Amino acid sequence: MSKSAIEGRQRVIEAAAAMLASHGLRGISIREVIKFANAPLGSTYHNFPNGKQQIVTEAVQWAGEQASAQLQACLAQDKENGIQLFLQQWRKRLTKSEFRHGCPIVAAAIEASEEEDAEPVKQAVSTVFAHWQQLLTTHLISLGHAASYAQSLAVAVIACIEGAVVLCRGQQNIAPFDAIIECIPAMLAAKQA
Amino acid sequence: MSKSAIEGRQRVIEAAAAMLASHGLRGISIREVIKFANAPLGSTYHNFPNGKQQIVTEAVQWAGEQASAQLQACLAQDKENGIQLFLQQWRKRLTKSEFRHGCPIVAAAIEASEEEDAEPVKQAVSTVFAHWQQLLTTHLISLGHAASYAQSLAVAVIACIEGAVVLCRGQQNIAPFDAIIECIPAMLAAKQA
DNA sequence: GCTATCTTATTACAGCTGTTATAACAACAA
DNA sequence: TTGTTGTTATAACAGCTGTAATAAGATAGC
Repeated sequence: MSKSAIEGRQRVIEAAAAMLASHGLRGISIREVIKFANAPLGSTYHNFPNGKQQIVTEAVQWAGEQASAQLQACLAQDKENGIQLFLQQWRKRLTKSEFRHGCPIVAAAIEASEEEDAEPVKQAVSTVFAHWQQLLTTHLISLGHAASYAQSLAVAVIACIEGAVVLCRGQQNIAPFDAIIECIPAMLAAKQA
Repeated sequence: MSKSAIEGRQRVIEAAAAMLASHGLRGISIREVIKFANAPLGSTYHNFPNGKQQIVTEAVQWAGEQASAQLQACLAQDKENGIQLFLQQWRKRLTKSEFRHGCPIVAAAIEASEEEDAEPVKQAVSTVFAHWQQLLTTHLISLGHAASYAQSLAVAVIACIEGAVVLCRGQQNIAPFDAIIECIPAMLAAKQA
């Protein structure tokens, strides 16, 4: 496989992830993704033998890893306020895109749930969510929380963030995100269930 | 307009809301909704001159009112534990549908955001979210929270719930919902920001 | 019963979708 | 150079979509 072909393949995945975040799973077509990525349509099924399902699956995995890396960087940079750091970064991203850019994993989770031949997509979504939870749980334990409560807390924080992103998009307003930035510390302050 | 026609119109709206919750905005077609509602296809543009956009808009409004009524009933029934009551009802609904049934408003919010001619849908989504927030805010104030913090808290609780629903669907597991049921009280316990 | 209005069945359209087949092209090994 | 392989352009497919027009049917008011 030539070098430019590899780059083209990766461009398709990243384009799919970006368009997934703004248009949703069924809002994107192979033709549009390919055009956005400046990649050739003719070689789509050469690079992705399983078609759209495979493109979406790899886009979810890639976007999930990107977010994980970003979260990990925040937590490593400031152990006490790493979560707040992460929240601020997402806040900026939301406002800069004028609430057009959501979470691609959420989009895939919602739109792939009742589709046939979407098992790989659902599997990727589940894995990404699980990885985020594990990252946060570990961090919360290192902050002194009890293991079992840390697990619940991690899930609750992720739910809060994802929900707030949806609310911001729905209301075209950053207020929901500021609300969770204000309220999440109260959850984190409670040391036990 | 005949009585059966009115009933048919309403059935279409409710079918659209139900299918929106499971299949998403672009996962449903007029033909399928009509079939599910046992309504005639020929009269679709008689009942909904603006086509699919109007059906979805009215479905969002109807589903929003249903949820509002349910929330209000819970809060009225038990002032102290009304929110927990509401959470338990949603928990049951999720498990009974085996995580197929999500929130139709969230689906509309995500999938209508970058579509043309979807302003009415987006407007309906925004109104529904705002109404929920207002209901919860009023309740939290009556529980003794400061007005401004009550507002943030209301948004955070809604975000938590919506996010947890998405996580449950993504992981095919009720654990995320149990996690927020466990963690939300900590947020509510903090009387001030 | 007759008329006017409300309602619906049927058919058709044009556009987009994922996918596939075919053939032309490039790059590289012998 | 020859041949083989990796890559792509082009075109076509069958299926679905929202939408529209037409004409037939049902219903209510007189």
